[in-house]
Amino acid sequence: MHEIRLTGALDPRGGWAAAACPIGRTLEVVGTRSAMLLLREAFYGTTRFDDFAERVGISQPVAAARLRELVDEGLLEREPYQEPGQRARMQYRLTDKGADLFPALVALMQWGQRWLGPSGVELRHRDCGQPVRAELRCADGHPVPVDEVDLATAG
Amino acid sequence: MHEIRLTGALDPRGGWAAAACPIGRTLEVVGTRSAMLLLREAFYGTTRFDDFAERVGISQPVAAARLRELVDEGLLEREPYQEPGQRARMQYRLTDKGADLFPALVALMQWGQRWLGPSGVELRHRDCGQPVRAELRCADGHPVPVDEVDLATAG
DNA sequence: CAGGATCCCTAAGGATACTG
DNA sequence: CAGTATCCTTAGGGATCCTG
Repeated sequence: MHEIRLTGALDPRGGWAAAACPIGRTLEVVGTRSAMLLLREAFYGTTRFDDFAERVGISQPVAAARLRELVDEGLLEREPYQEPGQRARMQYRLTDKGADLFPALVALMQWGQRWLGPSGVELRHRDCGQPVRAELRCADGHPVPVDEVDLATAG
Repeated sequence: MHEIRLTGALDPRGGWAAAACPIGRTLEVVGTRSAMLLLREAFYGTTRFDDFAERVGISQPVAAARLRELVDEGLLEREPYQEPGQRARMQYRLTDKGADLFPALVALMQWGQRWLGPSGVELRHRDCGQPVRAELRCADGHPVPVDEVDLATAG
């Protein structure tokens, strides 16, 4: 049993899900492969246009289009910067909104490691050196397995 | 500062990321909008073909193609079942591999709630009634903010 | 109910060439 | 370096009709 449980009068069956579901709306913003991978690169510290395109492995036109969308959506900010003695350049940096997607990327990463084979890299907590994992907890701090989750009306 | 830190000899800049990155490989499997939403429906307890297509809001041909891919990849299993007095039907159920994507979906859902506006539903822990969240913790149980994460070679 | 077949449209993305 | 412009291919997805 891997399903979550639906409670009360709530009934996503019938259609609210398609339009209002926050997963669907999120995927409207970052639902493409290139968008996700560009964000990954941003977490890796990449800031420059050419590096984004090369490291993600996408063409420059695609990188330009996707980066502009991410900037328009407020996940990245584009700003000029200038090192002394150099000419001005552009850099892309994660906003708070963009950085808040990190748990989702970590969750995807750890699923890939577990089910598609190890990749030779891992995330660690700087303070203690232990691996970092994305996990579900309730506000009381209890770990929550899938089958203990209810989907309920908010408020 | 929202970047993670790269340690040691590791240097994803230059190309390992594109091919070996577990995020990229994961997105090869569930990187389409329809795949993600079908999995969401599976977590909601949907099991039948027509319901998947209707609730996700995709056409039947697309639902058929995507479901078959998810079955082929081992995230769903397709099996006939029969209620007494009824004719045989097909159902799709999450495997352990599929169910293990739940933290990723929760992370996407909570990002949508926070940055794109509330949706009127939320996930709660059945035992205590508290909201459920996807968060990053190290193996010692410490919550880990983005800027305390290192990307290191595994092992 | 659970699809398959067919046709069509659009969006994602690559290749190449060019510019401030 | 940081793109834009142009052209092209492919994949995602919708609509309609049909079948066991």
